[in-house]
Amino acid sequence: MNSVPPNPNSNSTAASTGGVAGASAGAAAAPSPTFSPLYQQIKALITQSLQSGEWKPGELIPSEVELANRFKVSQGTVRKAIDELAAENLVMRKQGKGTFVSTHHEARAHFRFLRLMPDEGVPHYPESKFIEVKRMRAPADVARLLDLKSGDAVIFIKRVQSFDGVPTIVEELWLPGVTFKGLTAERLVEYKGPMYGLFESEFGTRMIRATEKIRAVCAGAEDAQLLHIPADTPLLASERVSFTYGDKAVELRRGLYSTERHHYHNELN
Amino acid sequence: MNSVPPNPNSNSTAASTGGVAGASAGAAAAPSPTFSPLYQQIKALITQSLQSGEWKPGELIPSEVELANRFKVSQGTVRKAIDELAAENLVMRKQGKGTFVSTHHEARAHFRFLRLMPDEGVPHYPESKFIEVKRMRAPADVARLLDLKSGDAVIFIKRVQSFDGVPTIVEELWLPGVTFKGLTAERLVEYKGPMYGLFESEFGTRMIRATEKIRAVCAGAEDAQLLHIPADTPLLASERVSFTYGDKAVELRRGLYSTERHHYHNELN
DNA sequence: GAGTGGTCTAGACCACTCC
DNA sequence: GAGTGGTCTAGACCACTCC
Repeated sequence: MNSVPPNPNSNSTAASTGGVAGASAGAAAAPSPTFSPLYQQIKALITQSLQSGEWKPGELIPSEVELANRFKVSQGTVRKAIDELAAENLVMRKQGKGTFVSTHHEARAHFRFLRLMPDEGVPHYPESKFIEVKRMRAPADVARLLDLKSGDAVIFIKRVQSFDGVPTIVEELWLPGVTFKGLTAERLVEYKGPMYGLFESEFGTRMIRATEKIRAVCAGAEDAQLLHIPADTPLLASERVSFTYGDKAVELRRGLYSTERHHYHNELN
Repeated sequence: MNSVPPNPNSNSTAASTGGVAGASAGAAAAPSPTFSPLYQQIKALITQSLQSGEWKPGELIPSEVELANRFKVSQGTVRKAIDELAAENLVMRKQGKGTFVSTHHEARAHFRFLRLMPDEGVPHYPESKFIEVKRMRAPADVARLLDLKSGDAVIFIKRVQSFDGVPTIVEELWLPGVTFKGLTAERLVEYKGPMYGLFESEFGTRMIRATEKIRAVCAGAEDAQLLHIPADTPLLASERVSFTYGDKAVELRRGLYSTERHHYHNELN
């Protein structure tokens, strides 16, 4: 419980002394060129526990004092580690209650990755209609973006999402077959709520960040039909790659967004 | 030098005791419903100095130790205040050198607000060609977004931006006439570098954040001509409102982006 | 060597939650 | 009242920059 687990950095004073980690305790050590502060090492250890599922999404993690005892560092050092994890949305702090593992089963998480907002009214989550779910071999471009080999097994999903009954998004997804083994159309259809919640609960894969590229395109005949709009209507085309722990790409999503009554919202800081 | 300036919060222990601010020094004070921690008050004071121009963009601000002495708080409290200012890109810390006021005259600042990236090659800043610069009365929609009254004086700018000689962006800007009094076409044309650098240096107005709404549209005849593309080509339409200190809206910018060889890039965290 | 921000500790007390 | 995260202090030492 209070031993320091395998440590990614070799210059950990906590690990090397195995005890109270005065910053100067191991002062003889060379000012290593790969210096990594103690709180970064603690952060990595906590991240490992998150990734391994020691603490599951939605659960309370040990208190700062408890973690400080476990890792033999001060509470301040644990705080600084957790500060960064909270800034990255991996955990959520609640004063008086504790620190919780973030989860996609939660209202506030639903719009972290979906930035399409209604022009009028409050945002709400769309309903999904699945058009196609199948296993296939990864085309070259998909394989490249998901860090797979061309021809590796992937799961392909096509769906339409509607707000208030108005079809607004046509989306194609590719998922690595190995990671999402056992994902079926039935499971997708019966599951209510955001897909990332399903991935998190049933496949132990939590999306933690994504990159997105956006263009303008004209609707093709098939997509226009699915969205109930004239062909050649301009649409936003988003290509999004989502990553889980360790910067591993685990989803490619290509979406077409109708911006008749919605817009893509962004904050620039 | 070491007196505490007017304070936005009434429960400042630093202000009320006028001296060493032990968190418990004024312990008799009610657990006020508008509690604001000391570091937030210090942050507000530093922000005031930034806004007033006491420290100008690009300049070094006083060291943490000096600020701690000035405000009669510990260095740790100043650090926490500056941490947040750095996270908001208002200042930049450089270890061993000090903390500098952020400026738009700087490579890294150029792409904070312009998210259009080339599909191939490294990002670089576009050249501008000004189509029109005039003073006018604010239309209702512009007035609303800039927090002006309909008919108030605004400066209108229309320009085309090109990457490697390829026209890619058509942009219309509206600026409050009062804030940007004296801005002329000549000054814009002769100024090399990003417009926000000019605004910062010549008008004392620094853009610190923006909100953006993006849609897909079809190019009209006039815009198609400016961008050397066929009419009805799909384009990204961005509407951006930029804010300076105090969340004051000081620019409305409507841009049309060709996404033939570029894409809008976003990171979702 | 002097000055800067960066890390780390130990200890005190606060606001908030739950009982 | 006990437990949690949140704030604040004072002091030590570190990495880095500039001279």
